[in-house]
Order: sequence, then structure tokens, then C-alpha cells
Amino acid sequence: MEKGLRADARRNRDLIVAAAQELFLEQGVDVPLEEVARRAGVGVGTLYRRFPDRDALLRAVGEESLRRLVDLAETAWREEPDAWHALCRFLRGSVALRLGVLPAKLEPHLHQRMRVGADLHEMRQRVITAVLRMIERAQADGALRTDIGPGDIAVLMTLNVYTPPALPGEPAMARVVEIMLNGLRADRESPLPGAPLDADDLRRYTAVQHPPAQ
Amino acid sequence: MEKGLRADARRNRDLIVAAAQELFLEQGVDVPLEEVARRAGVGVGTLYRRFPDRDALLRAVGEESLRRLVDLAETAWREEPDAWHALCRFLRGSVALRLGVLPAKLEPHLHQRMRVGADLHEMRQRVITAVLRMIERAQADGALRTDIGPGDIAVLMTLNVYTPPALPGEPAMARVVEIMLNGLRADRESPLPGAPLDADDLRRYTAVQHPPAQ
DNA sequence: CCTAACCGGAAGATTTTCCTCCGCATAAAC
DNA sequence: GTTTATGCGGAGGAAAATCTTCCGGTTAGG
Repeated sequence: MEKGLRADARRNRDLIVAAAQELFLEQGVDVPLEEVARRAGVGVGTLYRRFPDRDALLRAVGEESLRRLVDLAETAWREEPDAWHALCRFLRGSVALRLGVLPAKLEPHLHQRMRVGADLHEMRQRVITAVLRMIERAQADGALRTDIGPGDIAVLMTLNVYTPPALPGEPAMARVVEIMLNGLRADRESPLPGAPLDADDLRRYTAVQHPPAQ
Repeated sequence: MEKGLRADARRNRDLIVAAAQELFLEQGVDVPLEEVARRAGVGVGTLYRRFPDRDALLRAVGEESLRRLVDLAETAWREEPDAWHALCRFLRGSVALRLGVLPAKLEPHLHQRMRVGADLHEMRQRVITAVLRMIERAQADGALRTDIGPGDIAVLMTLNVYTPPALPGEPAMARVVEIMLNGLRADRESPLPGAPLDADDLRRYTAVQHPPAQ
């Protein structure tokens, strides 16, 4: 994305974004930038040179995350044999991306920019398109229960559970996701509360909404 | 709990704990104590008089939360007609308590104290006992799939999804929980990854584990 | 009506975090 | 191999956030 950087500068830039991503997940977006620099193995000077302020860094992390999500959605659709399996793969991947944690911290930065920047807005569209396609098709195939709407899937993408920091969270998470997928299957239904969250809900749940202050 | 306080002092104490609980959930345990005081509608002086340091406040919030969980577990078992429905009620309530968010913030304070203080340790035991009982019975009844272990339930208790701050999260949450419960039913099984998390895992996932530093 | 208990919040002390600046290092071009 | 533009690290002063005390005024409860 950034170009014209010297090789080492480029490498450091990426290290910084990766470190920031980790730390934002672990400790929130208020981590001292010095700590980000330390984790990335660079000096603060380097960080500030590349990202003039905290926002620039937040934006970079957000974009990276969205980029991965687009890739996940489109790859799943392309490589899986049917819509149901594509959806499963997509949901497993989304949960692994920790969308439930990152966006919560990146609010309102990411969403704000999504509205503004054409590039990001387009990525968002691609994800939405892919999700709608998977759902429609999976339901037509009789694999996905029909009282599930796109908004439901959007919410499930952000699924998260607490696991103690010292324990590996993945095994537990993986089981939860499969339980959830099992609950989505068409052949076994029990009533869900309320009405299916529909495509409009999906948009609402994905859209900007500046918290009143702060 | 605290006794010998004048009526207004008692009331303020409770307001403070409630405000702290809210703010810890919303913003993390690092919220300025002044903000807690403001939300509680009292002066900082009052807060510091009652809770000499941040830890005291954290402890109070943690205890309160655990107390509610004990009550939830035992009430569910007592009032529901069978183990399956008790388990459903318990899980719905646990998720509503936002255990996935609070403990994440209270670590390591709550767990630490759980090991130490006899009172808390006993509450923890009561929850564990209730959960084990519900699971065993629900599986014996053929209602709960048998490849689910107590540790799985412990993880599910902390289920959480991200919903934008400006939107009501409850409807979405409620649907997710029902999907999850549906995935737990015995009559429709698909293989879960790994082995069931057993009673030992439950303990491990519930136990102390001080993060290395800080 | 009296008093011990309690309240609020101003303000100084302390800690945390920011972010610039500059001498040294190194990638890349020739 | 040499050159030079680009990049690096981190010390340290400025700024901001947060803590905590203290006391004049208020109120519950007998």
C-alpha cells in the first residue's frame, strides 16, 4: 500500500501495524505508542515518522483487518463446494479475526472512514455482497435455516468468548463456533426470539454511529 | 454486606458500585475514579472514603457479579421443570451478566481473591456444583448432547458479540444465545473439534492465572 | 435540637503519555 | 567502493491525565 519506501522502512511499517493490532486487541486502543514501538522492535521516532498521530495508526490497523475479511469472504465462496460450507468457513474465519474485539476498539475510526474513503467503502460492499450471496444460496439449498437473516450472520461474525490470558483460547473458541454452526442448520429448528434481522439490520449494524461524546 | 453505615452512606456505596460496574463494562477498569463518582452522583471524596484504592472497588464489583451468578444458577435449578430448561435459563442469564466482558477486565483481581477469600471460594464452588448437576442431569435426560463438557459450558457462559454502542444489543444477543442453545441439543449432532472440555478444564478455565506482569 | 457521621469538590502532587529533535546507521545507486 | 538520501533510535522536556487529601458545610438519627 505505502510505496516508495526503502526496504527496511517498509518492513518496519508492517511490523508496527502488526504490533499495534496485537496490542489493540490485548489492551485497547489506548496503549501507549511507546509500547507499540517496543513490541514492534523499533524506536518511537520510527513510529511517529510513519504514523504522525494515533489516528493514522488506527486507520492502518482497521484497513488491514477489513482487507483480510474481504479476502476471507471471497476465498470461501470461491473455494468451497457449496454455499453452506462457504458460510461455515467464512464464519470460522471471521471469529478467528476477532472482529468482536477489534471493531469495538476501533469505533468510531474505522466506520467513519468507511463512509468517507471510497476504497474502504468498496471493500465493505464486497463483504456484504458475498455474505448476502452465501446466505441466499445456502437457504435455497435447504442447508441454512430460513429464520436467519443477514444481520444475524453479521452479529455472529463478531462472536467472542472469554478465555483466561494464560490459556490457549483457540480450542475453546473452535468448539463454540461449531456449536453455533450446528445451531444454524436447517434440519433442526427451534424458535428464535424476535424477528430475523434482515439486510437492513445488517447495514445498520455495520454502519457508523458515533457514540455521543468522548 | 457493609454494615453500620448510615442510611445515606449505604445508599451511596451501592450507587458507586453500580456505577463502577457500568463503567468498567463500557470503558475498562482504568476509568478515572472521578468519572465513577460523577456517574454515581457523588463526590470523589465520598468514593475514596468508602474505597481506599481502586482495588477495593474492583473487588466490590467482582463480588457483586459473582453473587448474582450464584443466585442465577441456584434459582434456575430450583424453579425450572427440568435440567435442560434450567441450563437454558442459566446460560441466558450468564450471557446477560456480560461475564465475557467483566472478568476479562477484572482479571486478575477477582480470581486472585477467589483463591484467597473463603467467602468467594465458596460461591465459586456453588456455581460449579450447580453447573455440573445441570449438565449431568440434562445429558441423562437425553436433552443435552453428550459431547459437551462442563468446560464447554463455562466457555459459553462468557459468550459475547459486538453490537454498535448506539444500537440496542439485547435483541441480537438473544438470538445468538438461542442459536447456541439450539446447537447444544442432543437430537441434532455434528462432530465438534477436539475433545470435550471436561470438569478439569472447567476448573482450569475458572482458575487464577496472573498475566506475567503489569 | 444536637452531634457524630457524612458529603462535595477544589487544588496540589504525582504519574503517564506525548512527540520532537539530532547524531548515527544503512540501503541502494553508480 | 563510495556516496548520499533516507531511515533509525531513544533521551528528555512539555503537556495531560489522574490521584488523593483536606476541610467547611450538610444531614441522619436519636
